[in-house]
Amino acid sequence: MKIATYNVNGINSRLPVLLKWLQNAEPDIVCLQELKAPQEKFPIDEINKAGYEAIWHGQKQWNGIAILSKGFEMTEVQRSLPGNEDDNQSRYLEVIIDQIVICCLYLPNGNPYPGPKFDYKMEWIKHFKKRTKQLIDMDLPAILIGDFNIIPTEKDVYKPERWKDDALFQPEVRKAYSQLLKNGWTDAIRTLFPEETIYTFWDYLYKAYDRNAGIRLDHILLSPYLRSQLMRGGVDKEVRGWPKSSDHAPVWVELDRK
Amino acid sequence: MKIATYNVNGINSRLPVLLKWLQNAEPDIVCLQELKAPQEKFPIDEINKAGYEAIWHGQKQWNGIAILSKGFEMTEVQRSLPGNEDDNQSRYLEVIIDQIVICCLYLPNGNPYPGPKFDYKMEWIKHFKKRTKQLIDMDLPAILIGDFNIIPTEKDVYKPERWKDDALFQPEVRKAYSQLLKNGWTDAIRTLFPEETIYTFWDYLYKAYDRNAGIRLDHILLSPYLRSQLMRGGVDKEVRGWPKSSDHAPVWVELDRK
DNA sequence: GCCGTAGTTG
DNA sequence: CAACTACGGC
Repeated sequence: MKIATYNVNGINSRLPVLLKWLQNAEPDIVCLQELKAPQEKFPIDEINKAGYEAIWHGQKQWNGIAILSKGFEMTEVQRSLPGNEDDNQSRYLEVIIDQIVICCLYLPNGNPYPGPKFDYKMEWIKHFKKRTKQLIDMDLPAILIGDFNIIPTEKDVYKPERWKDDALFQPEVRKAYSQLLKNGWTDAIRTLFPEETIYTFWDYLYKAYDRNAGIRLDHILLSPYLRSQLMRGGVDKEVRGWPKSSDHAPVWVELDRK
Repeated sequence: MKIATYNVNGINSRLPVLLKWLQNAEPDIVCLQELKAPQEKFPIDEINKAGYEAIWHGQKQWNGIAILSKGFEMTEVQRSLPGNEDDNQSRYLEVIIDQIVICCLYLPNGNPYPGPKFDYKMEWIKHFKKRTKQLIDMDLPAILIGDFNIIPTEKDVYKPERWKDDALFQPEVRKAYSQLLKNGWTDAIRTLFPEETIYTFWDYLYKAYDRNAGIRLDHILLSPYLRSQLMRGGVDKEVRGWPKSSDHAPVWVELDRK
């Protein structure tokens, strides 16, 4: 089973690129972030035509997440972070597919640091950690997947010193990420490629992609039960070079579900 | 030699449509109006890639004209209407190609009538007529080509009575046009098709194109010397039906230059 | 740079 | 209906 995440930066502007990538990559499950479209403007007809069912949670101008599935039945569990239901930003969607709890997230960016947006990020992380703790405690097969807006380590950024004041690279944010790993979650991509330079985001500005001036923000974390099923994974980096692409690239893993 | 005019209504928004049309129609010379782009945002690289050289006169938000040439050398003569150089609107460009003086124009719309914008239109026409008179007096091979924003006769509009109060159809404007013909200029399209209903513009609103509720605004006028060289001509009406099209269609003639 | 939003013009 | 100006967000 191939599971992917892709921050599309506008589902409707990105539709041709998304459909082309779906056809090439043939993922079974896809978690999307930054739809930037209200609920009623999600292009469900074209997604269906490509062979995917979808559950999505849109929002007028920003945020918005979706989960696509080809051939696997989906059951919606949550459309906001439990304990954070009064959050008016669409950033969390949880479904069960093939007995796996799939948590699609678009964690707040938090810039500028410091400030109220960063405080909101830390508050969101607090609720998120509570949820991930529950999933671990219940020994469920689960995946945390999406745009974490966290650069985990200095390996995951082209010039660490330039990101010292950025909300994506603050020690308390990176600590929250490393605690997830300590609690039993496995960073699938880093596990498969322990030493490689791997980025998932390149800014639109300053020809960042041409210079490979990227950062790693999009992650796939596996619960202990699923770790042994991890077969392959990667970043579809070339997609970032296509015309009219998102500033993120798709990230994927293949699990051996037997 | 095939010479065309096309009011693109935004050169950068129209680029895919323009390139597709250039490839299909293969004109040698193209006069463009309503670039709606400043000088530095003209997409010269893509135009070059399509095989055309270009001279253009951009303007920040409105107006803007260009002349493209494939395989014929161009010499710029004027980039504003002589006698009207302090006009700050980019509406006139004159070049010599293959010994023909080509006058690309985007005549002011003039709405609402009456008012200062209509006065500006009449003032512009006054300067324009002076220039056309000079060209006739000098017996030069010349073409007046572009968006005249003039509906010449009742034949050239789907419902004349609805345009009685419009600046495009005022008697004094139509008179200026008929005087050009009297002075020796030949309306190429009307000469080729004396009785047909021919439109070059259909409003974006109210499904005007589907209803063929159009008007004829884009004209190609030949000096006496060139009249005998007129072989063919037409309106590429289907282009108006393409996705993301301009509200105008391209108009073209073929001259036998021997 | 490239998304979206709203308002203005034709 | 589809250009434009702006602005906010990342």
